[in-house]
Amino acid sequence: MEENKYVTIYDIAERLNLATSTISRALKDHHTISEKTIKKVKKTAEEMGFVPNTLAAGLRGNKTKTIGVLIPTVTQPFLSSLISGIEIAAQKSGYTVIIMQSHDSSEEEVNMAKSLYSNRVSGVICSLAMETRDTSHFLQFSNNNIPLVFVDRVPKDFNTFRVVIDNYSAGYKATKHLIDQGCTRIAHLTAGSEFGNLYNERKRGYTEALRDHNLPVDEELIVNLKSVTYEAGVKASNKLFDLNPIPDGIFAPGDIIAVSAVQTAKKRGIKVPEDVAVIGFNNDPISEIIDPNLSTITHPAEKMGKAAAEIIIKKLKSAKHDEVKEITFLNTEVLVRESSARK
Amino acid sequence: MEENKYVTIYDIAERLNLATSTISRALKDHHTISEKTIKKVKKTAEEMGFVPNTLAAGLRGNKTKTIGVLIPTVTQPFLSSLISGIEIAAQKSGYTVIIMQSHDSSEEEVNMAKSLYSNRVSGVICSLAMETRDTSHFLQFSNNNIPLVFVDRVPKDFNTFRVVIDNYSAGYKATKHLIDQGCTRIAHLTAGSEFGNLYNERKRGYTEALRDHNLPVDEELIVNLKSVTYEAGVKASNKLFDLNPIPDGIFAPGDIIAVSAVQTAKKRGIKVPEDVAVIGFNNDPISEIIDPNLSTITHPAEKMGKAAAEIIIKKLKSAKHDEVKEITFLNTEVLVRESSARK
DNA sequence: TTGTATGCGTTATCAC
DNA sequence: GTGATAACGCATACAA
Repeated sequence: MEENKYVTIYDIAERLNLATSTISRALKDHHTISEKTIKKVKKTAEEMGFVPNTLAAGLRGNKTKTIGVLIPTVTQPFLSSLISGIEIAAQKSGYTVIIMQSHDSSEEEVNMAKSLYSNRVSGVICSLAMETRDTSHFLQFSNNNIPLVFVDRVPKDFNTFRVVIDNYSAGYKATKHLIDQGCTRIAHLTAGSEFGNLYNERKRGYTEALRDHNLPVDEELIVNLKSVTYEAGVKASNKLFDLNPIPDGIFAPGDIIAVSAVQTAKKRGIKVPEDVAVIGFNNDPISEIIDPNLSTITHPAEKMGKAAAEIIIKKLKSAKHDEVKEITFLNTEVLVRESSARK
Repeated sequence: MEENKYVTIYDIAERLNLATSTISRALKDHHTISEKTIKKVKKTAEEMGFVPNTLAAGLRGNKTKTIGVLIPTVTQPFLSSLISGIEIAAQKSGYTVIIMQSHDSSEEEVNMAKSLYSNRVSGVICSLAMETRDTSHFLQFSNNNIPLVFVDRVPKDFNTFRVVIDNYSAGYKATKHLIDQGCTRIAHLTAGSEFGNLYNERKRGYTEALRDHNLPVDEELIVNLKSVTYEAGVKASNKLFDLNPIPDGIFAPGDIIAVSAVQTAKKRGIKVPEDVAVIGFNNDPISEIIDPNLSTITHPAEKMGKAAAEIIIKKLKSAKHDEVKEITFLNTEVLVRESSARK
């Protein structure tokens, strides 16, 4: 390894008395270069500690083999698993992933999007910040034919790829499961009603399931959370357990919230699942650990990440300027564990 | 926003009948450019939808304002919090963060390091893969004067910056806390004894604390985990609870492991903290949620990330080629919660 | 099969 | 205050 100096193809060319173009081609196994030369070049490159300069290559070719990921935070199990999936798929095709966090702020999201564009990423995967309404900062990508995929928290009206689950049917399934367990007074914790079509869809599934099974939709059993945190969950759960009679089932749109309901119930001497059956959402690691184990809806984070990355890579390969922007729906399943198993 | 074409400073220059050099300088508030021109240029740039090309700038100036982060995985609370800290500090100084995961594989770590180098990152922050012994793939950074900071899982013998906690004294404190609670038969779960000086240090703190308080170091109370997973923790805990008498205290070097001990105890009818007091490590979110709440040692992930990023930024600013590579120690604290509170 | 020449977008140097 | 020009490292069109 040379000291203090980047080795370039020019250095290799000089050493071997070849043209830089030959070096460049040899390093990429170009078919017009002889086996012998290729071997020789690669060997010397290795010896001299040559590492290609991606900046130069990207500038020249106007493509970077980089996928930009723009998400609210990496500290949520769902999102870190999403990254994991993206990364695995990207790596398989030789793509680099660059991750930026919006911290659920629209303003930061705008800046980060600009930064990704500035870095000339080849494609973008995004899960929207909670407060984002205006999505015009994503036009710079679609206008320039940079593949853009929204995942999970997607905008309503933006013509691009989406990878999502069917939140409506997931909410329906969760609720139906509780009904199947014999629950008749099922509560629902929900969040972000104004924007998040995501939570709204789960709620719609909940109400439809009740209706389909001739159960009343009781507004006092639907509690809106200010934020999706453990503390907010405790507060909301206490509200439910203050009712008389208390609900005999709870569908929470996230595992953290569901866990808060379970713990709050336990603290108040309410038995789970005997007195109240609980089902969460996401299948976060914690759902398997708490006691009783939490029933939940699977949310295939890693698969979604993989799918999103593959869409981008495929799009980049075909290079066609087609206008078909499909929506990819991934499956969810009811995972029955102790917290809702009554029979 | 223009369609399908990156706007360059050349386009702006043409539109305004100015030289590209003037545009470039105006956009950076260069003092030799008149206020009027600066304003005009910025306005037109905005109008035309100009976004600087970081690749070109990086190539030209041979610096990218990008910090590369190389960690085992993003799906661990400690590491995702670390990233969060890095990102916040980086963003404040206009740096971009690019994250790569080694998945605890040395081979991938070597590749990713090369990729970071290839991307001409300005600095690197790394927490080593579990299996990494040979660290020569990091020489490319130090040899080329690219600031390199190791965090948490650091190599023994590499002359560069380190940001760590004092694992020895943390282990000592945890053990002493259990002793203070009246425990006399304290078990320790540990891991990766061959390499990880990190776990070894915690263990050393454990044994020293016992010795200092005239308690015997009983080898049957020290169980080595194959991996730091919940399942491995359950297995090890069962081994401990099969002993007669069982230990009256357990110090686990991670919260997941500690939680597995607590849950296993509960399942066997052993009371926590009455029969056995448990203390973990890291202060992961789960430690506050399980019942009983888990006592733990704080591990200031976000602060560590912030510190690491700041070291790099500072180093980059000074540009001096000094040889002082300090080690930054961050504080840890005993967080007493229910799982170890006996009095 | 290999070489020559050029340009990607920016910035620094030097000139005016 | 502003302009012309070269250079960063690589990849490609074209020539040989």
